[in-house]
Amino acid sequence: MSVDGPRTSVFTFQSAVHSHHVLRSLEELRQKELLCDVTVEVECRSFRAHSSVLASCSHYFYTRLTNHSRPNLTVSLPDEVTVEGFEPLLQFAYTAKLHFTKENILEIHRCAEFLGFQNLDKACFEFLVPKFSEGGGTSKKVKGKNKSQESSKKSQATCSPSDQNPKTGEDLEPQDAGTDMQAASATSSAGSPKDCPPISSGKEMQLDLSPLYARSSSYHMGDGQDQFCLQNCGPQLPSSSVVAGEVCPFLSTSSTSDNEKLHSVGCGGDILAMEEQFQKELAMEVRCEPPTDKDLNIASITDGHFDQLEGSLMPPANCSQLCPLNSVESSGVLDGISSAPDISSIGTDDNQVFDSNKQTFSELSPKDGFTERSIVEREVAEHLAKGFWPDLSSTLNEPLPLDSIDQSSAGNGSDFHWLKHLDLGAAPDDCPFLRDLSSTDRQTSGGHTLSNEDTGDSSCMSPINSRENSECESDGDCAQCGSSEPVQEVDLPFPVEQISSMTRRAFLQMLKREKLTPEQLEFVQDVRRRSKNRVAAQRCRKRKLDCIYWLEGDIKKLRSEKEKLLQDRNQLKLSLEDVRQNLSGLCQNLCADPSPQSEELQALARMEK
DNA sequence: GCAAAATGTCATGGT
DNA sequence: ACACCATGACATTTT
Repeated sequence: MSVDGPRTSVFTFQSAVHSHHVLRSLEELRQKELLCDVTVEVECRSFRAHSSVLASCSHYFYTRLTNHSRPNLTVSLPDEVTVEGFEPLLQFAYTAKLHFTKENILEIHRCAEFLGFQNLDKACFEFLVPKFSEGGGTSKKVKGKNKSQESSKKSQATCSPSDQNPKTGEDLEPQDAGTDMQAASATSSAGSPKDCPPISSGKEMQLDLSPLYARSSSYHMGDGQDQFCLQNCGPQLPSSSVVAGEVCPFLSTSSTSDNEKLHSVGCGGDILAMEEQFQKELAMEVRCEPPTDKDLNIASITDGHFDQLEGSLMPPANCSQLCPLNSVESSGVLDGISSAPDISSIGTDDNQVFDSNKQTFSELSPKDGFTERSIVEREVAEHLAKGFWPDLSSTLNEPLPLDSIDQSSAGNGSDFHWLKHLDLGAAPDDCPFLRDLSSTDRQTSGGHTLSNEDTGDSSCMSPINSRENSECESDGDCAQCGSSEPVQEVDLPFPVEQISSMTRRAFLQMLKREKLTPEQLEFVQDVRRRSKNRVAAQRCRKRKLDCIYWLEGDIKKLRSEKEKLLQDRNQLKLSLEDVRQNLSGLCQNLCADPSPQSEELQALARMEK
């Protein structure tokens, strides 16, 4: 009988910054023309680069460069490739960011196709190109849902990530299949009129496929150009770090070199910023702290960019919720903190976190009027965001924000309705920006900023809270509100959303405190159960879809492998046939050849005998 | 009005 | 024992 030895746990540390750091270093090397071993000649210009980078990004370069081993190779590209199209692609290869304008997107697309640029999948161009070509003039009001917008969203929503990445889907690991893609928004449309102009030549967009740790320097673009860069909070981020600043992608920008000024790395910041831009509310970013003069200076200096101080990144609570490592362990605590009305009874240390949230949310709330933005721009931004969170797709299942968004958007045509399609909920960690946005949205739609108590949770403003407010209630039509029916019967002293959002502990405390009637108690427990189950069902469905998606990817991979193997087999067959023919030919020659040599050999053999 | 998709709810089993 | 979660099945709503 053998006794098992002590179990050995194997841990893996995966650096979230490493790949980006490498890429950044390569870009620096390229700019300094250090270690560049290839010169690419396009039209009349030459570009120094690293063959390994080119080869790893482009099929074309791969085939051309891997066959040569000599240093300082010069590759002259054919006329099909232009500087206009190649330069952004080269930059993309080194920065994972693609700068493009309406004018050059086609050219870039063409060159990318020609060069076989990976990671710039069809999804990017298939959406962008037609959008820009068709939608250039479709500057429509964004308020209210219009059909085309809806159908566009629908198509995006139904478009599986695998569909989006037909090109790279075979090569990319699932988590790569777009989660890195980011679209960021920049400001600069301060003066945009209500009818936003179509994306014009002056507006440059930026696809960012880099990891989160973008340097602010990389965002300095042409003057007056709009950038769309949506930093993501991708689920692919490693979860092994311990320090919050490291774990949380939103906080880890401290590792970047430009400490003074940071791009708002958190997706929250960018999306929010984007939204703010949509609303011409761009003065300052989401902040946990009141902006200092310095901040303001930065903001003004970097007009057109979203720069953000480190300290103004997403509040820790949100980040913790987001961070994979923390999501499970701490979500409860955070949940309780954020949702319990009597926060002090749960944990004092975290009050600050909560306050930060409060401040964030209140500051997020748009003040007044909305500014419409070009539908094309919105759709592009939406598409980018959507496409780049393939793994985060059912977000809105987080009970509160979700419902809130749904309700508010459905109810009053909120400008944020398009964010419904940024689906994060099923992911283990939800993206704070949606919470923020939903919160913002709700606040906006609600027409007031929530009180501290109400904002205990980012979304605990219950549309069906019998005390507080209720459009639903007043409408008498609460079909959309989950757990709607009994609301009119049961008067609760707290927002209904809290029931499902708070931790069990907080929930029990609240029940104790509120001394509910049996009727209320039953209702509350029922609501909680159903809400939890609703979320669970959403997660379950999301998992199913994910599973299908991954399996489809596997099928694609296997098919391509099979094709490759078949090709190899055919090739081998052909070469085998050749060898056979050569061999038989040789044999025939040998037998039929009365050459002197063979005669001599025969004679020699006779003599020996 | 119908069909399909999406979503909510319940029941059940596992942890 | 209880709560929570996952999931299949069914109902309802939305598209």
